[in-house]
Amino acid sequence: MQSSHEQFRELAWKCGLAATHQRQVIYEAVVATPGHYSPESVFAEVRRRTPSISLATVYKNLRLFVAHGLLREVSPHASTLLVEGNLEPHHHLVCTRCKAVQDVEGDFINYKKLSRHAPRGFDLTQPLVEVFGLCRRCSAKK
Amino acid sequence: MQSSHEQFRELAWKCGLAATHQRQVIYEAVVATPGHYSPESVFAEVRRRTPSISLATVYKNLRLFVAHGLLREVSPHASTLLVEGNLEPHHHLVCTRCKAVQDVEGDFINYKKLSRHAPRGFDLTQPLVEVFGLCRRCSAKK
DNA sequence: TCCTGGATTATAATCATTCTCATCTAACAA
DNA sequence: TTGTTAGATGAGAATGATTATAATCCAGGA
Repeated sequence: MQSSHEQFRELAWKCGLAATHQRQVIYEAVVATPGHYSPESVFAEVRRRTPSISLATVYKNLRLFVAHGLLREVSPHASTLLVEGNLEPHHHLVCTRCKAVQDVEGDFINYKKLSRHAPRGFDLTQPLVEVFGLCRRCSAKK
Repeated sequence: MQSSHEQFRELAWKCGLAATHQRQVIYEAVVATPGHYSPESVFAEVRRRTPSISLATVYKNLRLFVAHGLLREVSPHASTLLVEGNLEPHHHLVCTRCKAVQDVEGDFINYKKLSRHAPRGFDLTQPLVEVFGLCRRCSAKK
């Protein structure tokens, strides 16, 4: 088995990106544990290993990784950036009130119907779907 | 037929909101023409009728109208607020690249399957769904 | 008409994010 | 191993959308 170090260097090389120490720890902070991470939370984590790192570097590289497909952006237009390491196709449930995002499995989209209604030219290969509702906590609060 | 003036006063009254001149013009600016509007664009429009109005008033009242169901928020977590007057149930197609939002009709969600996969307690009454993809313009650009 | 609480305004403050630019370093060639 | 250089980093300033503040104003009921 490959060390995560080597794994990252290989991925970076494939994208033509320099495999810097900072990039290494940023990447590892996200993929180490499944979940959704904000730049701030990645920054907090990464800082423990590399105290001199700058928040701007975290932002820059998270975006870079997303652009190169190493990470996925949780929601393409959330007001605050969130990334995840889970690259498998899956969708999200979003709470309208508190904006919490959780993964949802299952094949509940009828792609045939959908593409029939989509305007001409809209590219639906690998669509990401977000379903909004109220999470348990917020719907309990009423 | 009711004038839009009277219509608004009645709606405001139902919500227990004072029917001020500013609220009247803000509301009318949004519902006059179907579409998605940002606070800035509403402000620009409203200013022509009421030059003394403040941008903060526009923000506050758009949020207030959304909270009371007079308007709908286009996307619950877009980076920049967008409102629409179309209260009919419908979903949205969002371009991952340029963030443009357009309406999409059609019944392409299998609610039964969806609720089977949703976590216990997640409230899916009247879900809003956003499907992400690439709009024609952006997918042409490659 | 007068009161009162909510509404409005202008401006300051906030917050996430991006930019700037001086400095540093990974990658490659010698 | 060393030198070169394009690209990466760090610190802090800048940005832009949104929200808070506090003084003033006004809609609606007495």
